[in-house]
Amino acid sequence: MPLPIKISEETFTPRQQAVLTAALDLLVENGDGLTMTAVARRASCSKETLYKWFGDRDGLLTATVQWQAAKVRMPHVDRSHLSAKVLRESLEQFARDLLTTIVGEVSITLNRTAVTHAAQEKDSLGNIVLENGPLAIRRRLKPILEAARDARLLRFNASEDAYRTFFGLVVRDVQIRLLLGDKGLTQSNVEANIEADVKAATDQFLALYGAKANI
Amino acid sequence: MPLPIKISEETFTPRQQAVLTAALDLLVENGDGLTMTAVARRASCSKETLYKWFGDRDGLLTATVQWQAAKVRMPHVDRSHLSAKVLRESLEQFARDLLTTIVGEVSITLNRTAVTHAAQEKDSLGNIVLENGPLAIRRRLKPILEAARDARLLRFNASEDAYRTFFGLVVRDVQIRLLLGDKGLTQSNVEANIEADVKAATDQFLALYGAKANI
DNA sequence: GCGGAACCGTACCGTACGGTACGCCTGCGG
DNA sequence: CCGCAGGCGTACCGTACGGTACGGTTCCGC
Repeated sequence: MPLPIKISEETFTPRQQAVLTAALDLLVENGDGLTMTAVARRASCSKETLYKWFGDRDGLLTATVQWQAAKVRMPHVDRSHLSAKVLRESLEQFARDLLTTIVGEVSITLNRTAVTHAAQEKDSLGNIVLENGPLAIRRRLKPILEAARDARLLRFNASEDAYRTFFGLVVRDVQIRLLLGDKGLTQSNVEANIEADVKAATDQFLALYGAKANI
Repeated sequence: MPLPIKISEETFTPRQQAVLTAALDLLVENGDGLTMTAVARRASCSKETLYKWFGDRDGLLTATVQWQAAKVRMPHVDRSHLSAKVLRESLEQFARDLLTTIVGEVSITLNRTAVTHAAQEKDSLGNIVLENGPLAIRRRLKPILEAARDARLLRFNASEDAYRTFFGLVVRDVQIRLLLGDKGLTQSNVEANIEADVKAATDQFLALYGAKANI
């Protein structure tokens, strides 16, 4: 039962969304604690209903991840008015959104769930997370980078490389350390540094790819 | 039963290492397929022995991860003969080792296992992987960076920031995509580009942190 | 050769959980 | 008022798996 790529308002009824919220809460609270019985109890519905709506446990998991992942919003930038200032602000906004998302407990949970899933030869959850995370960023960022190149604000050969460098400069080792549960990297700890990290990453990216006049 | 941080030759008997090898093979082959029965069968030993040696399933998992993670070797660089050329080669070697490791199936499996574990409020495996992965790199790389700064080959304020930038430039989105099972990123696919990526990352790092004469 | 320790293989137990069946209640169209 | 669809709660089933027990075998020290 492959779910549609795009989740619209009517994909799930309000009642179903309440169930998905319960499932997500359980996931966040207690990683693998997503048992059908627990979801049913939390959502005050019967297991039979769960199976009717979502098919099986995997379907529920997929629906939960998909529904939540689609909520990640992405900044929209007007490509037609690019200037050095606008470009920098756009990059900073992307970096800020990316870091803020990655640091969030929901994102950590979803990524962990998808990684766990991927360890079982199933890549559906991983694809959903990728599609709504890194790849969504890439889709939004690449046109901007290319527009900036056209406007002589940036210099690079492949926008793919530029995007991936930006990603690396922003994320660094934060995500993997959070996923691995590094205690030296509390959420609040990272959040406090987001603004500084955003600025540093943007500066570095512009130093590498910016046309000289715009550094 | 906390295991020692450092794994020496005598930590496990050859027979025990054979068991751990079997466990690791099962992990790699089939992510969560690490059942005690499967390990016992694969290693031709009894479950009772497994419990006697490793306490419980978690102990076996921990021993497996720890034993394997400790195998990751790290380049050793002589800090006393730093030149621009030696520095560049050292950085490239670090980048190459890091990428090669990350791309390997064993590393992917270990990281996935540790992430899954971290989703259950247990951070022991995550700590082991961190300790033998990113943190090991950091321990080795930082002194080199600082020596290079002393030799006026690099410029930075905090070596921590420099290290993390290097990590980001090298790893970019490769690891998270591999962990999530991105099919657009096959192992062979990445391996073919390692040398180019190593050079690009090193160039970028030196462009950001190198003293001008050494770019 | 003998006793015991270590270990193999297997049978066994308890539990947790995915999935199903069923009885009951509620709301709604006719 | 009746019938029925949708859904709740619960009991139930089968299985997989962690963990234990036990008989049989090998090997080593004495």
